[in-house]
Formats: sequence, C-alpha cells, structure tokens
Amino acid sequence: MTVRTRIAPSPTGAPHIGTAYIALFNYAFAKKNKGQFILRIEDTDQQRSTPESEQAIFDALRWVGMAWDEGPDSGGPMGPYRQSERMETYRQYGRELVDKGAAYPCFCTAERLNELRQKQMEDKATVGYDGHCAGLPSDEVARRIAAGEPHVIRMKVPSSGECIFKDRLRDEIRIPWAQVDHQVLLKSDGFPTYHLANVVDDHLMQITHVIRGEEWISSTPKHVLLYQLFGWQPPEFIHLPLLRNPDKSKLSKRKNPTSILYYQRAGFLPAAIRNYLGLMAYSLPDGREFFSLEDLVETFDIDRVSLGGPVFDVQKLQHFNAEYIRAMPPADLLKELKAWALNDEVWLKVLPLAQPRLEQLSDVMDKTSFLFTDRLRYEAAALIPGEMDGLEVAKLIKAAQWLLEVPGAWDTDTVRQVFERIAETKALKLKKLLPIFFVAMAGSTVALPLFDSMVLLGRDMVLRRLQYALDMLDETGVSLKGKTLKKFEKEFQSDYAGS
RNA sequence: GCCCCCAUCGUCUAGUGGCCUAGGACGCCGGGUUCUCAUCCCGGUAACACGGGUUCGAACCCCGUUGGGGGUGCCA
Repeated sequence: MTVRTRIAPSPTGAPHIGTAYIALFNYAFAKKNKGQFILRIEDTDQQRSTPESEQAIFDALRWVGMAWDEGPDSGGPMGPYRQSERMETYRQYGRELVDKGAAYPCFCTAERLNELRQKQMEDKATVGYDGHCAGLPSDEVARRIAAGEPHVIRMKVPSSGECIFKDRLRDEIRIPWAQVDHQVLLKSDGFPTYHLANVVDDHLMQITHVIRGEEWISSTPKHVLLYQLFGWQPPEFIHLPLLRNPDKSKLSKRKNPTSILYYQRAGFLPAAIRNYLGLMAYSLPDGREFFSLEDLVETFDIDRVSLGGPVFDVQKLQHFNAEYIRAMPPADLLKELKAWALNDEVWLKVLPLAQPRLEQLSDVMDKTSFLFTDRLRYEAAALIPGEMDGLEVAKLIKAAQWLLEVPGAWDTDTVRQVFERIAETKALKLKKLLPIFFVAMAGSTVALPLFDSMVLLGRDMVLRRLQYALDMLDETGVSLKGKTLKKFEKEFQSDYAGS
C-alpha cells in the first residue's frame, strides 16, 4: 500500500508556522516512503472560514516548499479536497450511523448545553453531554424533524470500558470511554464537525498515516470509534509534540510571531525555515544540523521524533537564516532579495507614495526604509502623545490589533475604516489618534501616508509591529496584561459591539 | 475538577544499561584576527527534576512524587 499523508489546515486566520511544522513531517514521511502528500482544506466552520485565509495557506505552504501532490487547487483522483464541497458525502455517512443506531439526532439548545456544562463544572463532574436526546422515541424524532426543528447528529459512545489505541511514538494509549463526549458529528447547519469529516476523508482519500499535533490525542478515541462503526481500517496515528512559546505554553501569536507570512515579510528564507523546523523535536541520524529538504527526506526516520514540546526560538531561527544568507553567492542573494521585496512590482507601489516627498533621487532609501525593515528602532516614549497616558495608548493599540486581525479584505479603505471607528468610538480626532500608529508603523510621526503604508506592509507585519509597540510600552512599565487585559477586553467588546 | 501526554545545559537536541568525569548547536561571557562593525578562530558558562526500586552497573528499565503541556465546544 502506498503511503499517503496529509496536512489539513482550517482556513480561519493567518497561515500558522505550526502548520508548516506538521506539514514538513508529513511531507518528509510521505516522500521518504515514495508516497504522496495531500493538502486538504478543512473549512467546515462556516463562521470563521474565509477564502482569503485559504489562499494565504496555499501561498504560505508553497513558499516554504511543501509541494502537495493532491489538493484543492491542483486537484487529484480523490477530490474534491475542500470539505465544503463534500457535504453530500458527510450527510450520507452521518445518516448511515443514525440508521445503524450508532448516532442520534439531538434537539438540545445551546442554552441547555451551557447550563448543563455549568452545573457539571460546579459538581466537579466530567463535563459532557448527558444523553438527553439519546433515547427519544422514534416517532417524536420524526415529528420534530418534520416540523423543521433545528438539530444536530450526535455519536453514541460506550459509557464504560476504555479505548485502547496505538500511537507510533508512544505505544499504547488508554482513555476511559466515560471521558469521551457524545460528540456532535453533524452541526445544525448541516456541516460536519472535524471529527466526522476528518475520518470520512482520511478513509476515502486513503490516508495511511495521520501525522498531527498531540492536541488531538484526547479526541482520537472518537476517531477510532468512527472507523470501527464504519468497518474501516484506521490509519496509523502519529502525534507530534506541539511547538511552544518561550514560557512553554502552546505557540500563540500573542507571545511569538506565528504567521508564516510574517516570516516571509521579515526576510527569512524558506530553506532556513525548513531547516530550523526540521530541528524541532527531531534530529538527523548523523547529527547534521544544516541540511536541505532533500537531506531530510532521504534520511527521514519518524521514530526519531522526540516527545518533549520544543520551544520555537526565533533567535536560533535567525542564526540559521544568517548562515544561509552568508553561504550564498551574491548573485543568488540578489535573486532572493528580488523575490522578497526588491522588485519592480513592489517599487511601483511604493514610489507613488514617496515621489512627492523626494527632492533628490538619493532621498528614496531614507523615505522608504521603514517599509522594508523588520524591527523598528524608536523610543517607547515616542508612542505616547503629550496629552495621553501610556495605558490609554496601549489600549488603543490593542483595539487596533483586534480590529485589524479580523480576516477579510486588506486595502486602504478597510484600514481607514478601522481607525475611523476607533476615533469615533473613543471620541478622538483622527489627527490625535494617528501619530501613535505612525510611530508604531514607521518609527516616526513623519512618514509616508499611514494607511497606504500599512497596506504595503501587509496585515501580518502590521500586527507584528503593533505587538512590538505593546512590548515596548510594556518594558516601560505600561502593562496591558492579565487582569488589566481581561478587563479591557470586556470594555472593548461593549465599546465596539455591533457597528 | 476529571482524563491524557511529556520530563538531559536558559533554549534545540545527542544519548536506547557499562564507550558519559554526559557530546553538539543557539544564546551568554572572555580572548584573538580585522581600518570599524559583522563574519571567522580559540576558550569558558551551563543539564540527566526528585524519591524509591531492578541490576555487578543506570541519563537510559519499573513505580511514586513534583513540574510542564494538551484536552474537556454545533473550533479545528
């Protein structure tokens, strides 16, 4: 049987560096075994999935060199590879389970479920569905469905015993069935949940090895049960340790840049990123620390994966990146620079902004350098206009960060609207508000037009610079963290509700 | 709370019972080369979480404790 692995990202935000990490191991394992590596888009969350995010995932994964053999864009024999296009399939398999008595319609409202959860937490009991709708008489079920009452399909789970499955890196894992919830398989909007879609697709797409993050270990029993119910051969499970922040928590954008696009924009080379990621939880058998993707594939041995969660250390990544840059002939470096940002296309966007401000050609670097750099140098005090205090500024920056990270269009109008909205909500003149952001984006209140600059910097770099600004304020003792942050979050939600 | 996973320098890791007075890399510190800086070279700092076993012998095997992480959603 040919080895087939997959990466299955959800298009709900910026393409995550952790996705690249998991993709790399899936890729290396598939290629080492002369198999195929598949990209599948898991867009079953209709609320949060966006086409922009999907496109960004394609671009980012391609950029880091994770060439997939089959995928939504390139097609393949077992498509479609976008779950929103496979609705009929999930519906059928969902019905099969209901017919078999392995799943049942559930009419419980969100309110009831919340109350239930609340109560269970108070009682310190295991949190989970109480089976309220599991025993509904079939005529009542038929009647309520016919009446168009919203419902989900839930999976029946044994109430005793334990699920035993094998993880290639950990050997046997045992989880009591009592710990496994009656998982929703089909949501009330007709979309499947991850659990159903992932099992159905992995089977239909003949995935032989599921290599994913260890956050999935606790829901693996649900998957194992589904394979059993369908009478399918489950794939081999291989759970990789999660990338961590310096404080060891799961890698998150608040504590570390996580968008692949940020790393691209900041001038990291794909080869260096691949190399560095290949060192996360892994080492080559011969101990080499510099290696190409081909080297990794050739010598790849998944059983060498180590299980301690690796801290993603940007400083070490930087070291590898530097080594790659220095090893390059200048002509190649020039090519990289052109591919990165120093090309006609970029300059033709930048120049219209700079041109009115040029007196000599030699002014051009001075006027535009902030658009090409990663970390800006400025004094934290520069962020704080005379009449404001630090915390006030931090809150404005945080609000902008929250408003700007919402996926969707990224153009001058969108950006402008965000700042107009902040100004309006806070009853501030735009003129008072913007200097903060000029400094955060350009390091100075004297710069090219702000909104256009932000569009050119790209969402990921903009969010990164806002984070830098917050970090700098933090260093001066302006702390928007913990309780203060929680409190502000509520404030923010009520301030910016609706509109 | 309950369930699961994990545990070697600050960080990434090598190490699968004797080769370990634990090796490499990043970082940090000191020195050298260089018109400056960076590079480069040399040196240094620093770890087997703890307690019990098993064994002639444990970083490596077993148990417990502690610590960290994840899960506990009509998110993935």
